[in-house]
Amino acid sequence: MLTISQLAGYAGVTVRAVRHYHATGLLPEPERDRSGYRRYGPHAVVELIRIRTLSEAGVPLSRVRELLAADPEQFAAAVGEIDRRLRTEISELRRHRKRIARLAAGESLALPPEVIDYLDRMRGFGFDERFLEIERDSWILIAAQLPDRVGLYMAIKRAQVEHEGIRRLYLDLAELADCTPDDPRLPALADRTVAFLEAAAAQAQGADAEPVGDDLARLLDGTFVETFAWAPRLLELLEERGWTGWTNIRRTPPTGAGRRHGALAAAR
Amino acid sequence: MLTISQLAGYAGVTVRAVRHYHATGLLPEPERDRSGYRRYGPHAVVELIRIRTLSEAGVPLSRVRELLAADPEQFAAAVGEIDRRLRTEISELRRHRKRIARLAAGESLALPPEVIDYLDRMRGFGFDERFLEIERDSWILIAAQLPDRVGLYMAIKRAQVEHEGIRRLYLDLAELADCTPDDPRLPALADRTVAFLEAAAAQAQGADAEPVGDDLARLLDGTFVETFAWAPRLLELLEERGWTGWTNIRRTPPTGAGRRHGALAAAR
DNA sequence: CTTGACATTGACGCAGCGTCAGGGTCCGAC
DNA sequence: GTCGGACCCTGACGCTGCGTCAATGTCAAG
Repeated sequence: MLTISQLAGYAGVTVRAVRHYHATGLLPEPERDRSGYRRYGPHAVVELIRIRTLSEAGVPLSRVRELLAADPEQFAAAVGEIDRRLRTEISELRRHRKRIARLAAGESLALPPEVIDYLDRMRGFGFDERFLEIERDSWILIAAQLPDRVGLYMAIKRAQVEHEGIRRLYLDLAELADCTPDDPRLPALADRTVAFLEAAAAQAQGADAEPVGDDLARLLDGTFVETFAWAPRLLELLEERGWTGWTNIRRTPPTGAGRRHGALAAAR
Repeated sequence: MLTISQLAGYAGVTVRAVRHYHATGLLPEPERDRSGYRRYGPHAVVELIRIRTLSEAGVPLSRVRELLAADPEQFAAAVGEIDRRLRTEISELRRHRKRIARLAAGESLALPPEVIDYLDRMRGFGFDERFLEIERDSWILIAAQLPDRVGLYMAIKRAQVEHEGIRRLYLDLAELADCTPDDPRLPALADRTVAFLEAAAAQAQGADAEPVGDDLARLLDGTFVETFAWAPRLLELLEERGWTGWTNIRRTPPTGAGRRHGALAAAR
């Protein structure tokens, strides 16, 4: 008869595993010899190999126990199930391979592809890396909070960036980078911003887009202001010209309750 | 800023997992708002997705922690490693699919293919299922204890079974099945057995095969005797004719110390 | 003011064994 | 004999990666 290590060795499992199977009732305890050692017959080998085969295929031991007691029909059905599971696991693993490859390539994976495209497009237009970085972070937040509106916002932003005038404005803003709040170029930029806003308002353009929530807008504006020293001054200048906010820019209340206007909204 | 459930939801993990990552130092604890709630910025999203991607690819969290702190070069190397692992895991899963398919087809998987072939060949010759069963069990034990001698033994057995005279003898023995120990056919069968033994001895055939260990032989003989009611009588008759044992059959000592003879050995 | 959906910490539970600890047993060599 | 090394035994704790209470606090809406 076989000792436990012979059995385990031949079946390709560890001795500890065999004992575990005994403890959990998966494999019946065999006879003991006079010194208390377990002694196994051939049937144990067959059973153990069945257990191992199922277990290695990812079947939980509790299920294995059921299957060992099942009739051939149930067993066949279960095997079909297991095989399906193995197939989906294989395709999952393939997906994971692709994902880690993308990770290795430096993609964050935190953004939907259209946003990646958009950022690449902006990079192509020569936007500063720091500008792109806060743009990226903003879109991560937007995508996290409003995943199903990202497509819509993205379309608006794409249109803006493809519009030469607006793109120039953005590029000029991005170029300010570290300049001080008293930079002489700021008033002119505020004028250009307002011009586009008025034009958009006249066409009721962007009116179909729900603005982002006030809290999110505040947060994004906050990052904007913290990142660029000139930002507070720009907002001041815009305020002087009758517009308030940035992400959810809109007409200042005095001139009427001022419907929110999302056209430039997602600039951050 | 994001709450923990927004973060978790967008990154595709559970809230519990995020807290676990904090507890184990994988993801830094973020600032808390005035009521003690965690508030996350965009960077946490990026990090969490990295963690998830690696973790889902089967990287242990302890390793993930190292990788998050690694420089791009080490990271790339690690990703290569991970990818290799994923590939081998995929092929493992494919192997497991094949194995459970064989299980479902009724194979025991406890025997090397040459033994399966041998048993199929015997079935083809019309051997009784009960006979095949104990034959199978015996070979399982032999394979378990002497895996590297199975090929050799198998070759001998194959030769025996392809030898028409010996095969006839075996078939006749198998046909006795449930007959009683006083069956009149037994003496003739004993004579035929001895005839082949003498012939084999004369040619020193099978002398190149090491016999199996005495304990294993005893065990196999035991199963043989327990399974067939006529077996003890047959052994008696052989004893009368100067041969003792079955698995390791050999000349009875009185006629000389009698070198063991393995020719018919593995018949059980 | 309640209600229900969130948040917090802390604790135990789970599978499937690995890995000691603290023994006993067997077998071959000396 | 008896010594060493390789087995065997039981029992217990450890590990990963969270799930799942429990007990309590907060927030937003009705």
